[in-house]
Amino acid sequence: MDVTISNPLVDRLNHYVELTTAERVVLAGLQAERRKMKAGEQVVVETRASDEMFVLQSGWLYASTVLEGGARQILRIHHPGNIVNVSCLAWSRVAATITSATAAVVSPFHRKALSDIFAHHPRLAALLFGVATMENVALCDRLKSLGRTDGRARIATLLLELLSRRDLTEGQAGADVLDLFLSQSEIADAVGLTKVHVNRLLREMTDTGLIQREGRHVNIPDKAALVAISGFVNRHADLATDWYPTQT
Amino acid sequence: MDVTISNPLVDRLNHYVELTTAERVVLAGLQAERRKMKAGEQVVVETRASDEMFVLQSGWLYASTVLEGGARQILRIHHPGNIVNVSCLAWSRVAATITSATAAVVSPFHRKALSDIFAHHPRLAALLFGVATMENVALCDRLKSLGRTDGRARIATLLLELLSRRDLTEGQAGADVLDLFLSQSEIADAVGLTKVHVNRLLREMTDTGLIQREGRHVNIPDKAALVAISGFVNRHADLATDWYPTQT
DNA sequence: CGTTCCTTTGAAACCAATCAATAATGGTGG
DNA sequence: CCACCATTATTGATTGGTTTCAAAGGAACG
Repeated sequence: MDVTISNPLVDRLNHYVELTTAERVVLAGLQAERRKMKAGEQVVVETRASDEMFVLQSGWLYASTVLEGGARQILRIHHPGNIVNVSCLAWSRVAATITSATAAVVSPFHRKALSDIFAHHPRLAALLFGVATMENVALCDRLKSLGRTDGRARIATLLLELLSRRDLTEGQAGADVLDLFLSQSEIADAVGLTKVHVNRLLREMTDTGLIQREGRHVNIPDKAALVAISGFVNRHADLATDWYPTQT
Repeated sequence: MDVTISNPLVDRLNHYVELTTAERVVLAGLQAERRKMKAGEQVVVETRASDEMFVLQSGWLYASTVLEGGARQILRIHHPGNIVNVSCLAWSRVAATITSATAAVVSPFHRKALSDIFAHHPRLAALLFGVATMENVALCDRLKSLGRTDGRARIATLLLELLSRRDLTEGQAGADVLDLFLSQSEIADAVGLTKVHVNRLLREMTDTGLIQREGRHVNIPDKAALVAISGFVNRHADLATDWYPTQT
């Protein structure tokens, strides 16, 4: 097996399926270019024309939309190995602004590159479909969180979601310390609360010992307690692969 | 062109791409079986094992999850031509209960049927990916609605979303009368409010002339007014198809 | 023709938003 | 290295949208 081609995207996909060398080569082809971003820069901007997608190599990005009144909703938070601006497969205009939460490196590629994958690497296409489906369900979980739970549970869900996604790409699985690269204002925009209320809830969770904070570091001494108040289920651990076509 | 094969799914996909006869045949193969359901029946139930997907032929379905406290969140509302329980492509357990809101007809098929599509009909696979992406963005719109708008706007968004999806499959585009096959309690579970509050808001919208109601029929005299308070954008009208591989 | 579900309405309690202001933090340049 | 600035975090008082609790009227169904 070819271990020379290794990067966050390959590692993540290889976690679900043993990738062939040919598949690794194709994935590497998507990541030929590299673009460095400082924290707070915008990768793509809502409503602007774009037919490019990006592989996130390092750092955190988030997708957001702004309402007329100026309020913002953060839709997703992206970790290394994620493909972002996938909505360009449906429209030639950007559906959500993508911003870097930290310094980051992205690899842009044209959506037509996927044409080749669908035509010649059906198993890889199926895998990408599977991953997209997984993120879809994760989105449904967030919908449940925003629609039917209170502030405490929403924040708990966010923390656990970030923890489980971090564990996918960085090998620190099990270590219940999270580097939270989001300001309280950004957390608020992610969970649908105000930054003031997020601050109060974080304070409360800190005071009651649910979490411990030191700057960016959030320590979660009792993950089960957070799961109890949020009903969180980890959607990213496994993936059904038995329906995939055989590799070419 | 083969007009003998026509059904909601084919019609919907053909709206975006001129399907070949071969592609129509494959899609017809997914819909060989037919299962009739009464209103209120469950197609699949959360956490149970399942590796089947369904093409919705007629009627409305909705996907929902139940929280520990008994609260329910309706995640999506499905119209004829939709493929449901797609999450079985990621796991062998059902992610969300699917219930019929009306009498309905569904065509079950095993997820392995998609294997053949990915292997031999790459353009169709790409189209399915495009549609999935579209629904993904629609989900993000709902997230924005639940996270950052008040009850009035959420209900307006729901009505406009249902109207634009209805127009996709049923040829009544433009007619601003909606058959709303959801109880106020179900609307509440969809928009993240209580049924009592939904009732008050519907009453208010009726009293101020924003909508007119007669039983199931909801008439929307001024669609622009609803768009104004909700910021709704129709995501289903068009689809980028230029990146698809050539048909086989 | 009763039962059941759905809709409607009222009053009180509550979670979260808003308004307002003060620490604390982090980065920058002199 | 420290003063300075901008951003972020924190806290209080007040307001308001929504929920909860409670109950009655309508519509649908067998």
